[in-house]
Amino acid sequence: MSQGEKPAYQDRSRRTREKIVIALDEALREKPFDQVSVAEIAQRAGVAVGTVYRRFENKDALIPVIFEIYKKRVEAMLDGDGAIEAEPDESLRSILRKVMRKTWSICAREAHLLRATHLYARLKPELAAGEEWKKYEQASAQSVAMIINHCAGQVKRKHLKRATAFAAYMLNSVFIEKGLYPNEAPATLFPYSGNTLADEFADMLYAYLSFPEQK
Amino acid sequence: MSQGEKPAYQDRSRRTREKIVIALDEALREKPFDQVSVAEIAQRAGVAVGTVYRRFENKDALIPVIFEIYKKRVEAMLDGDGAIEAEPDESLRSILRKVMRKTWSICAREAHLLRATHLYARLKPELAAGEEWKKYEQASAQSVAMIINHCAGQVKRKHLKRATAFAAYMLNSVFIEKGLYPNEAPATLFPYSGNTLADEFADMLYAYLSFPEQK
Amino acid sequence: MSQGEKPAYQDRSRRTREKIVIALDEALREKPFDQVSVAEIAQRAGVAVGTVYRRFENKDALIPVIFEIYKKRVEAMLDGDGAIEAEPDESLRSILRKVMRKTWSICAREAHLLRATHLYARLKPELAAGEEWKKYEQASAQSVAMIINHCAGQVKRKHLKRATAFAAYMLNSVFIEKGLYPNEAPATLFPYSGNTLADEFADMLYAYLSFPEQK
Amino acid sequence: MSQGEKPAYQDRSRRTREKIVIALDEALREKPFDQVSVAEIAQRAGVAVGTVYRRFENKDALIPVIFEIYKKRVEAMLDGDGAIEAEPDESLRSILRKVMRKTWSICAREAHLLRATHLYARLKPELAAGEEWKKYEQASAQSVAMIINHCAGQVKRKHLKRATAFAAYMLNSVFIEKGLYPNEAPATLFPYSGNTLADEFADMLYAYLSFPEQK
DNA sequence: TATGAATGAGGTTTCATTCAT
DNA sequence: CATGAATGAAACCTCATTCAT
Repeated sequence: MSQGEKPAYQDRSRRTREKIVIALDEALREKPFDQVSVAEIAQRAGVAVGTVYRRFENKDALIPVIFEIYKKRVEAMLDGDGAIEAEPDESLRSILRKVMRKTWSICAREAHLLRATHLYARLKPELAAGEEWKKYEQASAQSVAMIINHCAGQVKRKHLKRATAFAAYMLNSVFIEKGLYPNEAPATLFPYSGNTLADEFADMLYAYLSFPEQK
Repeated sequence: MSQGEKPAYQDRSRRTREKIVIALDEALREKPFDQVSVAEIAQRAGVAVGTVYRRFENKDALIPVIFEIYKKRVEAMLDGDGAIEAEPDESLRSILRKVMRKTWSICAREAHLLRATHLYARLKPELAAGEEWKKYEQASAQSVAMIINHCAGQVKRKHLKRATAFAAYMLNSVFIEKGLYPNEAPATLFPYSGNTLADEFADMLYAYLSFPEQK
Repeated sequence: MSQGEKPAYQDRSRRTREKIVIALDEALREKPFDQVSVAEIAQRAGVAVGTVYRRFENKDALIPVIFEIYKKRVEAMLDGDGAIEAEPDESLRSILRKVMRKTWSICAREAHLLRATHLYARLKPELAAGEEWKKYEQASAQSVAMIINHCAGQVKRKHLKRATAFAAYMLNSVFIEKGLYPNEAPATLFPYSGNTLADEFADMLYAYLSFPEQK
Repeated sequence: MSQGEKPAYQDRSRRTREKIVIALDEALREKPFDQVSVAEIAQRAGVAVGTVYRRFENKDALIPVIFEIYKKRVEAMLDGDGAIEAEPDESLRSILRKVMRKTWSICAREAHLLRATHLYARLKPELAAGEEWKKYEQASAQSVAMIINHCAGQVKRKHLKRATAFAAYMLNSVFIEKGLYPNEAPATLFPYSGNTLADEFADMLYAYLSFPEQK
């Protein structure tokens, strides 16, 4: 239960909440959050407007929910057969490609949810949504760290901590524009997506990490 | 004079327009465009609401203006002593660092304008604002191409066209998150900015371009 | 429920709608529809502006309502003791006088409603209001046809269909100026109204219908 | 010079006034007066908004001008070869047909001007426009009186004054709906116009006047 | 006198939120 | 708990009119 959300003790409440969440997910596939009215969410969910307000303090309290849906989806994907596993002696480049392809597929499939949280965190930074985000992204930093450790021998960067952070940042930001807003600049500058994009980015990261650094 | 804007023949009109533009610029430093009402802009500009509508067909017609201010600022910066000039035998790495540092400084200084156009192109993609954007970004693609040509000997990428496009895309997208939303994820993953960020990114690009590609 | 109106399921909604309709009716007694703001209607009805918009899509959606009030009023009048009944052997002249007097009394009593629809159909002919009007006026054409049939022997017009249409047109148009705008030209040309007007017009129609036509 | 209009001493002023009047005439062919903005009139006239206000106190002061154009047009038509002349021994019916046809042709040709004054006198009865109207319509009453006098022998009405007034009222009102709003109810009830309408109405008047009155 | 930029009251409409049922 | 009607602040926009140039 995230901030601004009200406790749901009864079973009925939980079912109602679920209906609202599904309605929100659907609506976000069609338009940005701020163009979705509470009335529309209620209608899609088949409940009354007041019911939404019984579960959520106000419209903004739905933002964390979006994030929550996203998290669940990603976890489901990673837990399933799509989990990434590296062979003991797999090359850095190969692992990077795997990870990037996976990242892209998640990003593309749940673009509407990412878009909503991404935009909203920027429109109303004062909301706590960002916090959740940050925690979650720490995880991605860690997984990058793990990859780097796993292939320690192939990594030539001197300032390892900074390189890890930078790689994590790049990993997260590079897919945002392409995945969330494929038809806007700057995404249109690179006329490929999917695996081509993922591989190209993997190659860049690979070069960055394994190229002997100059003074 | 961009779309939706009305012609200003008299001097007085131009001064009024200037006041409105300045007011808009100021307001955008504080909040996103959609949270700035026309009434507020008018008040900041010290003119009446109707006066804004005499110069601009509707509120959306102000969007291209934001972009225009940005362009002017950038051009002013590049025309000044900050122009980038590459020595004939300057190394790729060195040029990249110069360009990245310059790009960062522009991005950071006019973040509020970029933020406005960036967000609005995402909230209302149907508006033509994005078109201007794209044209403008073509320029950045070209300048990347020029750098690559200038140092053709040092570039090892096979698929040169794709590499150029990818570099241009990265150049544009990597600074967006850090420059426009420095306090949000994913920017917070990389705890440096300014020259450190620029140099790190230059290094990445350098590695990507000059690392002997594997099959 | 007419075009642009939203369904009212609850009793409370219907009561609110009634309040709005009454307020509109009242306001129209004082000024033309386009000089009545939605805010004024809401205030007179003792509801909030938004409430009006919950029942009606926009201001124009109130136009059909005016017509609806009018229809109800007329039906109420005709259903009451004021119903027109012709004796089997009543003379054409006598029937015409009865009908004209009745028509006048309706027209005069609900002048403000007729005025509103009449004016609006002329100011904004693109609105569908006129359609309702036409349907309704077909009825008056039929009733004229019935009278003529009833007194077939006394009617001397050769082109019977055209005469019926003309009589219906006259019946409808002659009362408009006198009834809706009694203080404007051309109404002021004839310094009588009420039964005197009705009788005079009945006489004219009678003469028109029963006078042996010349080639 | 009508009410609300300002004196034009200079030649230039008169030319300006003329341009405004022509512009107004043109605009009214396209839409009702209240949908024509002062700015549009000024633009069509090729003058500045302020110039219109230099000649006319306010927008409403243009109403009398419309009437004035109309009067001039009618007078021009009547003075030209279209003047109505009755033979000494011409029948009442024949004269009536001539007059009605003429009336219809005027009404139809200058419908846009009549429509404007007609509507506006009804939307803002407090304006003095109506006064001018009334004076002008007295003339039409007089011409009806003249016809009746000319054919005194054929007129059987007892209450001659009332009959004259009624005929004048009918003459004026019957053409209004058909001529000004041919596509709205009640005009649509009678599917003819032009000479057919004029003749039918002439016949009705003829019957009314010459039919031996019953007690 | 002519210009047209500037004014600002006032109109329509939206929608997050409240609250009586 | 659920409902959905009601609320009303606030946004956008228009246009008759004024007034500095």
